[in-house]
Amino acid sequence: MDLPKKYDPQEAEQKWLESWDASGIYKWDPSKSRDESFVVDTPPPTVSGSLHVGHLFSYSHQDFIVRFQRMMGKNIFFPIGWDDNGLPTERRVQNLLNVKCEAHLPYDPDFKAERGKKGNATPISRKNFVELCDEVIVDDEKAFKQLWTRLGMSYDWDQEYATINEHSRRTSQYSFLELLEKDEIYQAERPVMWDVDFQTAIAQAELEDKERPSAYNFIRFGVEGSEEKLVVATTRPELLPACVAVLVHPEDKRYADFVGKNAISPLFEVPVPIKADAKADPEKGTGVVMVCTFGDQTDVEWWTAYKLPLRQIIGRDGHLMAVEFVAAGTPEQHGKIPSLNPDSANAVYSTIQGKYTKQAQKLVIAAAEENGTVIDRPAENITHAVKFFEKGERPLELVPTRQWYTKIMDKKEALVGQGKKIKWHPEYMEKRYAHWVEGLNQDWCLSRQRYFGVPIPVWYRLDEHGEVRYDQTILPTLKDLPIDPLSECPQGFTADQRDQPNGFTGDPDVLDTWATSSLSPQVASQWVEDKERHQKLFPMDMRPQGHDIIRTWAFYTIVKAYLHEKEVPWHNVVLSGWILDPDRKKMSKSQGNVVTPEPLIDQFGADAVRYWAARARLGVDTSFDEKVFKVGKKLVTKLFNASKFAIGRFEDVPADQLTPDKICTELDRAVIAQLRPVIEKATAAFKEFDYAQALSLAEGYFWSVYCDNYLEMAKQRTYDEALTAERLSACATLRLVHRALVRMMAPFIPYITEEVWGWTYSNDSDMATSIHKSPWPTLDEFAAVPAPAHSTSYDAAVAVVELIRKAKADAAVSMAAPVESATITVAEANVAAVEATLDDIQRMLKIETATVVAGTIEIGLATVETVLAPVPAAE
RNA sequence: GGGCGAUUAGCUCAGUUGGUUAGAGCAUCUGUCUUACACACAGAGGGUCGCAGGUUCGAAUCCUGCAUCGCCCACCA
Repeated sequence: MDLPKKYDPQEAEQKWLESWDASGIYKWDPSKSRDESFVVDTPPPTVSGSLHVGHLFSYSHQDFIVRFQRMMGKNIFFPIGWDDNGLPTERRVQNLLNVKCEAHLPYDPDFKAERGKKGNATPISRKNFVELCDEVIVDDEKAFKQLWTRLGMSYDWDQEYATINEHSRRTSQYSFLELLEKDEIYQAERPVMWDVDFQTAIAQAELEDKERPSAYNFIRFGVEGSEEKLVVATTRPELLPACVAVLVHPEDKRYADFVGKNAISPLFEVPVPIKADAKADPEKGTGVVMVCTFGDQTDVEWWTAYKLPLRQIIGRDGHLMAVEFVAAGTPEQHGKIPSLNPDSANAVYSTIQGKYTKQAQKLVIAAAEENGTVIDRPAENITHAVKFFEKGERPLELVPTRQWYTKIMDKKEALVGQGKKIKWHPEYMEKRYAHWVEGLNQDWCLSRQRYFGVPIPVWYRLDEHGEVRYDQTILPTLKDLPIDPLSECPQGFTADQRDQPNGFTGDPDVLDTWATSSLSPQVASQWVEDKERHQKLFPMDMRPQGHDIIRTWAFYTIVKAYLHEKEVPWHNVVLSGWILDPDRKKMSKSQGNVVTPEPLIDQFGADAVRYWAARARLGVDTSFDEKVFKVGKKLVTKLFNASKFAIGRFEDVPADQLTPDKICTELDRAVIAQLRPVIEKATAAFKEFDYAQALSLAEGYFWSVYCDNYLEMAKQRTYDEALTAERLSACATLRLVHRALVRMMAPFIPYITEEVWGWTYSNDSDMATSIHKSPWPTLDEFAAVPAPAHSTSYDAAVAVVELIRKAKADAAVSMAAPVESATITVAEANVAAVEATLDDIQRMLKIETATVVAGTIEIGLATVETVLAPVPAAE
């Protein structure tokens, strides 16, 4: 056989990708039973996000495990999906095509968008908008597909899915309707966390705290029927007009006399009750807290508990809304706030109406300062955490709106229990999940006031005045799913009844993107369409994901599996760490420190990139270090060279002469004895998803035992002219061990191992044509090889070799320099062991005469006295 | 404030139930073209295992406290 001189990774990548695609080795076989299968709930990457090296990292991890399981004989279900649903795609479409969605516009089938259009954004219907999203993501998905393919991901592309396609929309809407039927979903009008830029509700899982500078403003409230003042400390003076009560701690003696009276807010002169509440902290600020609608979550609690009036002043767009101050005593109604001095209150409010909160805050403080009696003492600067939408740029507000919710607060204990039934890798991540569940403080807000998402599949009746009757929902039949209630009409109605009195209207909202992502197992298993297939795939075996989305993707998936089937969605969660840049910052697009993946693969090869990923243990954040790519590339080169050499040593020997029973020398048996625990440990580690350990074991043995020692020691025997027993033994060992090692590295470096495999092993009757379909090595393959006569043979031989090498290195001569004599001193017990491998050692190091004597060894296994042959004088 | 994790050689990291002299790769230095590989091989130097206690015949490993870093959560008047 003519083996190539040099290895070209790019050429090999192309060649094997075509071959794998043609042979369909990664296809799932639906006829196999559940027990024979290994089922993966693959994370669908956000296609509109940028590709960076972190993707290569965590996606490689899945593939290592999957490839191992495939070699263990499992029928692999390894789908791939794209997360194209949601805000990132919306934003891309808006920017790219300069359009904006206005949900109630009618669909225009002839609308064409143009890229790079300038001027005002064109308003279009939701259906048009969604069509554009669908177009844009096609290109993104191509880029991802190409990258994953090149990285060597062993996906079954027949199982490709997307979170916005028809199938996912059907699944997601089906889930919504089933949970509605089960009374696990409800709608409610209540204050919800609201992003004023995206103008949508968001859920607890999407919150992010950010430290922001702020200040305590000390503001004097009047007390009805008294000259005394109550000083409130507030960080949100702009909410003064929305104040509905003032609270003090029941045991706070300073304020005990005020409880039960009314306080008068300054500037607006609104009388509000002074109440005692244990949640008012006497240590905080002045111990007097003003309740506003709404400054924070505690305000909501107090507002609910005391049935306080609603004085919403912050609008959905973040501007201060129009409100009117009216004479105190007028019954409370929407948009009217009772004041003791409506004229002056309206005058002050008119300066802040229509402003953003930040500006309004400045104006209120200015008005207070101007007034002269309002500010009690200078403001105190502080920094505190403020809640943001994780993708948002301005703090969230609490705005009362009607939203759909999934009941989760009543299931916290059960959900923690579900978490315990799942094996988390690494194990401690389970605590993170449990901690999150225990800390939940609200039901899951499902509805989003956005466009590119799965529509909420609900219509409502309108009464004779054209008002929406939210209690009279009209639901689609399951066979009609997916539906868009804004462009389709419910059964029994005609399109012209839309938005007409006594007609119907469609729910304009879409579902939280996680409401669909959380169904990734059900989407992949085709839960709605094919119950039998679903049964075969669910619960799944493995969910790989990042630890940053435990509270979202993992959590919500567990929720859905529990609500629908009282099941866990998978048996194992495998969590990758993050990639940090060399300064140990998380690599992310917003930080501007991302490394793009393609050039890396060009430079080092896909195998080397995968090797880098394989070195990182699960859950551990890893810094981006180019040196590791180089090491990976070296391993690939080494494997190429060593394989070429090893195979070259035995390829001329008839295959029937290279059977395990031919392995007869002490050294050969000792080397195999060294391999057995490596196989056992690597297999055990891999079964526990610890691919890094498996790689380390295989790589360590390959480099040190196989290449640096065994090949060197055994190769002289392979040069014997006759087919002696010793030569056959060496050749059989080289082959048997090599054939196992290549397979142990195949999950990590699939290209080079497939290349090497094709040189000879693909023809072995007990192996498959592709290494990736061949069985993972087992001890059975070595069962015919007896244990060495002495358990220390290998270690003793290496110890002796090292000592003689050191003698040569100290003498600054070549390793090939001849040695006249070597006197090897070993402990009595090891004399026989060293003698058993002495021939190989002598031939390897060119030792003329070697003597083994028994003696006392203080450190290590042996000492050696070496006499080097005289070096011929240079001419 | 609560929780989780980390802290081992200049750097990146292993170290599996407590057990000889704590390992690897990279980097550094020295040597070697040796019938696979100089993208290699051989050799050397380099660590009081974050700190302080404790348990033990024996601790990087177990316990307690502390420090530093990271992450998650809470606090938000």
